[in-house]
Amino acid sequence: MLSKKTKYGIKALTFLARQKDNSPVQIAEIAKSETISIKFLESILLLLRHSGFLGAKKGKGGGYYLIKDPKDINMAHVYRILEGPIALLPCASHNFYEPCLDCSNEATCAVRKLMIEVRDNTLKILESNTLADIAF
Amino acid sequence: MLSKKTKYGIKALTFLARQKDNSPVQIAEIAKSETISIKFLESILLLLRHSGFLGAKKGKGGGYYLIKDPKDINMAHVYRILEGPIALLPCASHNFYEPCLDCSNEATCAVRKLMIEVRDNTLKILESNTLADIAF
DNA sequence: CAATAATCTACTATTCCGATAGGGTAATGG
DNA sequence: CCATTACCCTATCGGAATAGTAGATTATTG
Repeated sequence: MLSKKTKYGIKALTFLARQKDNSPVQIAEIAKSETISIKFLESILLLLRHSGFLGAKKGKGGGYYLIKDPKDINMAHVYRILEGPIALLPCASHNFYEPCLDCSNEATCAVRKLMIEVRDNTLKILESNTLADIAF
Repeated sequence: MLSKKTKYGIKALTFLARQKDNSPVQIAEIAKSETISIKFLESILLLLRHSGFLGAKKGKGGGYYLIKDPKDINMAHVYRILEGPIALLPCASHNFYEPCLDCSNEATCAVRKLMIEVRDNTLKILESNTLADIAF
C-alpha cells in the first residue's frame, strides 16, 4: 500500500503543475485544497525541495513552486524519493537491494523470481509516466 | 513492501509443490527448511487451508499437502488471500475498493490514475503466473 | 521594524507486524 | 483404547513505522 506521504506528495506536485503561472503557492493553500494536515504536508514539501523538485520562497508572497518542467519529472524518480524501493522485496530491488536473511538460495527462490517480474513491470510504467502525463 | 506473511506463504506453497509425491509435510519441516517461526507459519498454513489451497492430515504421519495442481494455482489469487489488495490505493482496487476521504474528485485524481495503471499491469503479471511457473 | 511564510527540532498517539505462549482438540498407530 | 502426534485456536506483546502535533526560529518583503 502506498503511504499517505507518497500520496500527498504526488498530489502536491500535481497541484503545483496545474497552476497557470509558476508563482509560489503557500503550504496552507495546497493543504486546504487537498485536505492534508498542514504540518505533515510541510515535511513532505521540504523533502521534495531537498530532492530538487521544488523551490521555496520565504516571506510575504512566498511559497513552493516547481523547479522543473512537469514533462521532465519522472514518476519513478518521485516514487523512490517519497516511498522508497519500487520492488516489493529488498532482494528484488535495484536501488535498495538487500539480501533476505531467511533465504538460503536466491537463485531458486520462487518469491523473488515473481517479485522481480512484478518490479520490472511496475518500473516500466512509472518510468513511462511524467508529472505532465498524470496531471493533465 | 510484501509482508512476511505473504512471503512465507508463497515459500511454503512452493515447498509443497516441489515435493515428489504429494504426501503430507509437517509444519516443523517446512519451517526449518525455510527459516520461518513455527507458530507464525502455522497460522499462515491454516489460512491457506481455509482458502482451499491446502489439505491437512492430523496424527502420526500427518501434515499439510497441496489440494490442487500447481498449474491451477493462480498467483493473483494467492496474493489476494495472503496480502490483500493488489492495488496500491484502495480507490484503485477492484476487489477491495474504498473511496479516499481526502479526494474531492476521483476522476481528476492524478495519483489514482497512475496507480490504476500500475495495478492493471501488476495484476496481469500475477494472473499470468501459476505456482508451477514460479516453483519449477 | 512588523508581518508573513518557510524551516527546524522534538514530541506524541496510533496502528500494524511479526512473533510467542499455552492450552485444546482431533486423528492416527500400536 | 490409549498414548502420541500434530493440527487448531486464543490471547498477548514488543518494536517499528506511520501520521499528525506543537513551538520556536529564520529569512523575506513592504
